[in-house]
Amino acid sequence: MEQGFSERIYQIVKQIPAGKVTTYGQIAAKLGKPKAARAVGNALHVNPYKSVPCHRVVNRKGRVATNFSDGGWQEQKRKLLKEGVRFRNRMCVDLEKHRILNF
DNA sequence: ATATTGACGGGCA
DNA sequence: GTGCCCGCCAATA
Repeated sequence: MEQGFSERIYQIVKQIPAGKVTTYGQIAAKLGKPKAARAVGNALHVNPYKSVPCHRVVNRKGRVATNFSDGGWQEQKRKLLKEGVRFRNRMCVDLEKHRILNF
């Protein structure tokens, strides 16, 4: 099966363990295109595959998606809290604690 | 092929 | 630490 831009993103996001998070930029970098962070976010937004834990992906400031595709940012937050991810405030996760370094 | 859009990142105030 | 501007990429309202 040929791997399109979006499909590669799903493969990577699926590897994120519960309780951990990563950023759009890191996924883009893993694709070999560090400048495509934006396109990454778009791909995840358009493809709400439930098998993909897209709620574990946040932006560089640790902020959750403003227009999350399944219940809004509040829903994304709830899923993360359930996995043990700590929040620094209403919309930002504690990146320092949960960000995956070798990814 | 061109223009518009959007779950973004870096750099600077 | 946060917020704004600009640049980048892929999909297409």
